[in-house]
Amino acid sequence: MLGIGQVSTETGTKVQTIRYYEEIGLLPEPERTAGNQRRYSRQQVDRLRFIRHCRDLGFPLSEVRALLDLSDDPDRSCAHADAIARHQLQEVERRLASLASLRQELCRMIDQCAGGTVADCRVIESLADHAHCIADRHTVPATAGPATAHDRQDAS
Amino acid sequence: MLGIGQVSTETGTKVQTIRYYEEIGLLPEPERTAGNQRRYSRQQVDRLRFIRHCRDLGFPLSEVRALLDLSDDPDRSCAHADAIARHQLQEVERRLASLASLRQELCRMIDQCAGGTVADCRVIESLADHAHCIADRHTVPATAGPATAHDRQDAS
DNA sequence: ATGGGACCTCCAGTAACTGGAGATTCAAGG
DNA sequence: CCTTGAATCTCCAGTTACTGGAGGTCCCAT
Repeated sequence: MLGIGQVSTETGTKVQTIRYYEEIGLLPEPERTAGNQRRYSRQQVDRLRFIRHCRDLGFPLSEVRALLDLSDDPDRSCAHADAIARHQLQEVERRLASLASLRQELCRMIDQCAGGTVADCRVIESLADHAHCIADRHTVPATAGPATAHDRQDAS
Repeated sequence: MLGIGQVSTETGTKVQTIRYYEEIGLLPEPERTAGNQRRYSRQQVDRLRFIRHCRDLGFPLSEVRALLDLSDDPDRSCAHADAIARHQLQEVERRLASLASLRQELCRMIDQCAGGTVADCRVIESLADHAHCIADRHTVPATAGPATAHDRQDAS
């Protein structure tokens, strides 16, 4: 049985995050010592490792949850797990494509920067003007509603 | 002068988001009608367009703010703007590399799925075991602290 | 027995929005 | 001029996936 600190260093997960996963029901409540401290079994550590790996692969927690439910019931068909993985692969490919076009545009912007004053800086100018965009995704939809948060990615 | 709804459809930005940008000081407070409704000038719409374009390119709002400050003062050197763009490019390339390795791993997982029950599904198995990982970034740091949120990306 | 690190709970905050309630205003049709 | 319905207003709560801190308790080695 491991303390939460050990589990944290072993899985590369912050202590708070482990407690958070417990709170939202991804991890079962662990045993406690007489003094109310969490003690984790190997099995629970593995489960956490599973979650972390999924997260590293970009799965949202909702899908991690689905995968966990699946693996809790090993007699069911794995078609669903496969579908989730395929969906995630699609997502990843979508992002790859979009990032590649961003990269192009950023490169172009930087190449054109003359190093003078902001007044004639192409970086700023490029950013000010959508018309220079390469990628379709940057064009403003005329008829449809505004882009959803889903259409963009998070920068961090 | 345009109402907030026109600005919204023209820039592909939700009405609430426009108000949000105003609230956090990215957009100046617009004029109001006698009845307290916002009226935007062309200049303000352009500023919003700039912000949106930056966001589309993956710049976080903090960097958008820096860029805006820069472009508000056109006599300064553009070195800073250039640096921000280069930083963003680095980020994009980091993500590209990481996504490419995710893609590989997901493909491998899916290829190995036999279509049987969960018990012998390679998707689940792969996710359960870090040891199969291709990419270094999935290895757990033994000495260092846990990965920061920055190290991962948001799935949506 | 004691000191200091690890642990506890609870709460607030982060980014970047999004959604809704309930009230008001604008613009077009009658 | 009046009505009606869409657009807008403010305010507040919620989202995702955590992160950080305050203030207090516990465990273990010396």
